[in-house]
Amino acid sequence: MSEQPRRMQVLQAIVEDYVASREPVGSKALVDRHQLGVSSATVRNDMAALEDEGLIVAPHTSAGRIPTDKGYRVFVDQISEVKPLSAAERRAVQTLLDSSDDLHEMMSRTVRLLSQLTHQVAVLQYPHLDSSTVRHLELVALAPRRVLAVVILSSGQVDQRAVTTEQDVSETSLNALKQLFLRHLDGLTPVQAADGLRAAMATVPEEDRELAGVLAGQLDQLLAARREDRIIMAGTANLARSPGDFPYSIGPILEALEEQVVLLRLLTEMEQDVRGLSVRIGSENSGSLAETSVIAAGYGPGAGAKLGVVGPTRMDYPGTMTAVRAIARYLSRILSQ
Amino acid sequence: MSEQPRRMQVLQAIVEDYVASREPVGSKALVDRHQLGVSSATVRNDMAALEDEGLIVAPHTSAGRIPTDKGYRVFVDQISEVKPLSAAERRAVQTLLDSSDDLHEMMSRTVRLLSQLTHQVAVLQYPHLDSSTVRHLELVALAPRRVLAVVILSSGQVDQRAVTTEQDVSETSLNALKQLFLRHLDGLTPVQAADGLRAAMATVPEEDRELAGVLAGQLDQLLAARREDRIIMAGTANLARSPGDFPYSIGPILEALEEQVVLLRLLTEMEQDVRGLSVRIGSENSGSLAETSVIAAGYGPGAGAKLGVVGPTRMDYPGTMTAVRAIARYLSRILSQ
DNA sequence: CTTGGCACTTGAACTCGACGAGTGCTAAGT
DNA sequence: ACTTAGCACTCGTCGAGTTCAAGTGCCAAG
Repeated sequence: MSEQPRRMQVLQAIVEDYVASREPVGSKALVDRHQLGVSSATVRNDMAALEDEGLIVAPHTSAGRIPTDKGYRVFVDQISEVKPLSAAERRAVQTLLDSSDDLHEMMSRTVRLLSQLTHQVAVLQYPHLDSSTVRHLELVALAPRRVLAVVILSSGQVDQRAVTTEQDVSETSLNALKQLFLRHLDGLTPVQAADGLRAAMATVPEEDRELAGVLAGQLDQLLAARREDRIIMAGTANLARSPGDFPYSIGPILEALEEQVVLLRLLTEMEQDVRGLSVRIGSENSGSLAETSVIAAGYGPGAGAKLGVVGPTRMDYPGTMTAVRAIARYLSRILSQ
Repeated sequence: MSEQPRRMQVLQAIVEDYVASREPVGSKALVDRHQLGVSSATVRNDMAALEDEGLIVAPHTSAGRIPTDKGYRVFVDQISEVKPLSAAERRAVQTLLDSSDDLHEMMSRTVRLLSQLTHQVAVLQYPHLDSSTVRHLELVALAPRRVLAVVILSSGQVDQRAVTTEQDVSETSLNALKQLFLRHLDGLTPVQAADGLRAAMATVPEEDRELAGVLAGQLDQLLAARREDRIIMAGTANLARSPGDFPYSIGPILEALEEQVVLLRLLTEMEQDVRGLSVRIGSENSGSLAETSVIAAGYGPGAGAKLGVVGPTRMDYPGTMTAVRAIARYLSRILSQ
């Protein structure tokens, strides 16, 4: 046993106690509650060293220490294996997530479950299904100058958009265009679809040119930025559970969470480690999320979409990591049928 | 000028000052800031009377008074005319809500706008469009045993559901069934559709009986409980803006808001008065919402769906009522094209 | 390198008293 | 009958002072 191991043990103990008690932890309490085979004075030396390294701080002279963001980071990086879910939790997951025919329903249950398991705010990004292809296209006249375009993808996703046209639209034109577009788009991925649309436009008869142009534009947008890039959320009430966790207000955090764009960028930025998990701690995040930690995992085909939780930096990292990873895996499995 | 009017003036002044300052208001401050033509002693007498009636209370002996829920109620009932929006606000509404092609987009913008105008949590129930009719039906085979059913309504709503079947499904059967169902459903409202489905089932050829049964069941559910009964929300961060407003935690309130069922029932229960508005104050609500006030208005065809805001009982009622009513009217107008 | 001992720091909790905002009541005025 | 001035009284807030104990850092000895 060289010097490093015990120091890490001490750090680990501090993190665990602080997460459990929310109170700065002193050297005495540490030796009482953990079997480090040394006295409090020794621990004090270690703590002084840890403080020099910037892993813990004392809020004031006569109080114990609390971990810094950097301290949590080291703690998290130390975690070598992610424990599996408990049997009871696994049962809960299976009961709640099995037998759901509807994608939205499924997603909604998943995010609620994750929030309950972790007691944190859970976020879930709709899956990127880039490998899905256009399966069907429907153009419906809602009103003389209003057309609804619906695209159905092989993944089971359905996206729609309403278009207002300059001139009245005849059922005949609409049908012709539908067949024409569909011929050029069928089986293409959303990425390829832009080319398909261009090819289709070339063959449009003169009289439908204008309508086709408008429709093609909307279809292009529809396929490019699909509704998938949405985030759903559950358990925001957990932010308010322990008022001490967010000394200022939780207002800015709620705002940031409602601002889906920000959250989306954050999730996409986060790179997963070998365990398929990514953890961002406190000040590693920018803006209003700088006092929160985010634990996320990719799921689904290519692990392109993310799910995860947002909570206070003072968080049960091992347990939360377990839950996030488990849900991500389970969801992946279900999505691949 | 009989006795009643001034007492009401005093109540009104108390509510206004308290809403503005969040501090108990005393007799002295009242005569300073409002032109009641009387002395503080007289006001004190009125206040004592108001307290006897249970409209205001003193948090402690040597503090001013604050309105009770009952006091707010009387105050709100006194409001005879709802002011229109300011010019600037009206401009903002028009800029933000015009030219939106997509229903979801529209709803989402509306709810955010309402939240910004009122500085409260805004909630918006998707419109009941019972008069809309089935416009199109699409059955797509996603996998050998997985079929996606998509229903397009004349209102532009699109609903979908995936179905897992016992046996492999052939494209031919699917096409036949689609035509068959569509023939029986086209032009029907969701309510009538149940009958249509039954009629359709009668004509299904023997070999497709089973598949048709499964599909019909799902379609029935799909049409019965459509995605419309959903609520979207914006501005939850406003709950945290003034910590004093919710002495306990805002946790339970966030929970209640996430529990869409509760919120939905509340909204449907609320009956609108002559002005098209309904106001529920504090303890008039049950459960966790007992310390909040809700202001709602119906909108859309038949004013069947509701939108509104949820905030602290200490709220700018006149202003919020103005905004809610304006948004409801504006949205109604747009929805009717 | 560990440990016991010890002086020192410092926030939390409590008490105490002065202060002041606000009331209710009474008696006089209109 | 209502309004008003005056006044005694109540209580919560604020600040100062004090005690208490947790926890530290350091030193000298093992």
